Amino acid sequence: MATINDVARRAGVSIGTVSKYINGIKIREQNRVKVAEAVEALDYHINPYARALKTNQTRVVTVLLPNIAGIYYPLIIREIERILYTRDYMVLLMDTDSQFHLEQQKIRTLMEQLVDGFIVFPIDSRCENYQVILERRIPLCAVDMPLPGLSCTQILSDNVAAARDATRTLLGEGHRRIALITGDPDNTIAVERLNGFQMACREAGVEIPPEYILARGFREADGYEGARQILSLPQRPTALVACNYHTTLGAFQAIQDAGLSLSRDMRLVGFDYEALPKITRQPIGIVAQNIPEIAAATVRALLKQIRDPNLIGQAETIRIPTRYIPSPYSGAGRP
Amino acid sequence: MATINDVARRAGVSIGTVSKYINGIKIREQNRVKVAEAVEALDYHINPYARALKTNQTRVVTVLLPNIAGIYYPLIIREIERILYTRDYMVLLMDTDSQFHLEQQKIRTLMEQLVDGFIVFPIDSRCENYQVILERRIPLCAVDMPLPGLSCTQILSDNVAAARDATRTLLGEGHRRIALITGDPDNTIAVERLNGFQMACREAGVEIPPEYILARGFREADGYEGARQILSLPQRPTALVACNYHTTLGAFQAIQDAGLSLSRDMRLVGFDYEALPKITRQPIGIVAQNIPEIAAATVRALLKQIRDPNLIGQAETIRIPTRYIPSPYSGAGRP
DNA sequence: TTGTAAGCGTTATCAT
DNA sequence: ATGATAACGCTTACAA
Repeated sequence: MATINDVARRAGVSIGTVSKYINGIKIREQNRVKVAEAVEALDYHINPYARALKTNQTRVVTVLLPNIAGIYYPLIIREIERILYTRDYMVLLMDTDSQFHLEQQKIRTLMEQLVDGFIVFPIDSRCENYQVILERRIPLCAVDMPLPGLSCTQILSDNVAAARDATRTLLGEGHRRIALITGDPDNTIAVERLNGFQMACREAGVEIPPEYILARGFREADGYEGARQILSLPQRPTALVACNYHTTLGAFQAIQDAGLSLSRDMRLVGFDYEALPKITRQPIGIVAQNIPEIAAATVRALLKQIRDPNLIGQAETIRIPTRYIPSPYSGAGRP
Repeated sequence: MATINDVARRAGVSIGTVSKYINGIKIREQNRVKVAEAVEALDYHINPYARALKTNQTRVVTVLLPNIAGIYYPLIIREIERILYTRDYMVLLMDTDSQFHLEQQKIRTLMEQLVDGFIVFPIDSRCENYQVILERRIPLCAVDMPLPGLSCTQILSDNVAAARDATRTLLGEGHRRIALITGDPDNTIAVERLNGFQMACREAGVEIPPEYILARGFREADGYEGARQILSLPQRPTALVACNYHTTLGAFQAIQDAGLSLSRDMRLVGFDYEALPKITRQPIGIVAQNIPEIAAATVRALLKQIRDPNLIGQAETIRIPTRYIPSPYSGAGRP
């Protein structure tokens, strides 16, 4: 592997000059030509490890997430990687398997000037692991899950508006008995979506009985059991909102298993699982997060911190609007 | 950030001794205690860049894949990352967006002793990009897509057996008119699966008319159009095998759109999309790849090359058996 | 077993 | 503008 020394020798200049050339600092035209030739001829590439040792800049960003096999993470990490690559950064992937301690351990591993920044998708709203990053003055963006206790850049979907608008759509279709399945009250996303739902109902003057609101959890089983319970209520709702991917899937199956028709008996609005209506050929409305925007905002915010370390640890929340995708069979399911 | 020097000073030993301690070489017990104390007290962590500069070992592995948002990649990369982490390696993720030139470019970026090895999921069967890796004597495992032209470790599902066994199942259920949708003949996976299909038919003495075999492409549209075409044949088959995730989805939709019942009119066997039967509540058989095994074999093979560079570039093909998941409503759809 | 010192490939300082 | 040289933090002979 050719080094800067080889290049300098071949070009007949000093390594200092070559270094300047590499780093875009002006050198005499006649030297520039010679160095360029040598670089080309020797197929010289900089050694990022030597550079990192000297500069403490690695051009590597770690992305930490609970489960790369989720519905949402692959899409967003794909965007993040793509954008970062255009800015000459690479992505180190760490799956935390939704385990607090594994996350803690992996952060420790990476921390010692290994990376120029962290992009984290929190497991829950605990902040200790991330606090450590900030204490070391390492750039950090937290995405997806609101962390009220953490002073850093947070890129979040506008969950309140998302749930509010979806609910408004249902109300606009004439539904008055609408149920909601969301995560437990510890989950900040779940709470925001619940708030949006209630906001829409309140502003429409529609009273939702407490048994229509299930805030138990975000897993598929929660969606399935929740929907089953709601469907067996004496006064059954005419529409159901499920507030994440897993509960949407669970609720969908419970409705099917109950033998109800999604066009006639029970309108379903879900989150995140854009392909579900298409795959199942069923009329389901979906709230989709704006993944390209989230990725772009995240990278932008992180690079800003890398450029200006004073920004590290400054609280800033960026809300990205979601998109409501009406069911392809819209109009169906009016009560 | 504490360095090896700080530790040495605090422990009252030389940096050589500290280095030995770090690298698990025996030092005098009384020094071991002192060094351990200093490491702990100073929260010392090794600087991987300094180490890499010296040793040319980075403990980073690059995973290159066509699209992290596919059905298969997130699952397998999750496993790979998990296993590599237990062996003290990190994963650098590069999405090639199925573009040959982007792949080429990203490989170049990484090559200069940046990583200890490559795990690639090829876009197609072109080998030039990977050849370059081998020329530099960098460990390489190619996964998923057979590359007949490349002499390296290849970890592949046993595609012939997979298609053969799935077809046998259909034959065993009494089907005699079975159609196949697979990728185009340039795609080595498609060809292997076609071979398995034909093998099963041949050994059962079942003649398959040429119009039952569509080898046009692996995209969803290919599955949809292919199935439509097959369904409109004068002599319609009673079963259909779709040879990857996308065509399975497409075929499923074409069958639905044709108003045919998957339990009565047309048996469907697909690949990879394990959740499809569950999500759709339809009787679909699925050939599932053994992702944990593939990941484990891949990591094992890569680490072997890292340990013994003589193995780099040696041809070795490891075949991982697939699993056939019968449709949950099995028995249905007998012709 | 330990300490010393050279060197990995850069960047950055400082004369020139 | 350029060249010589001293770090950066580590590993590894080699000497003690």
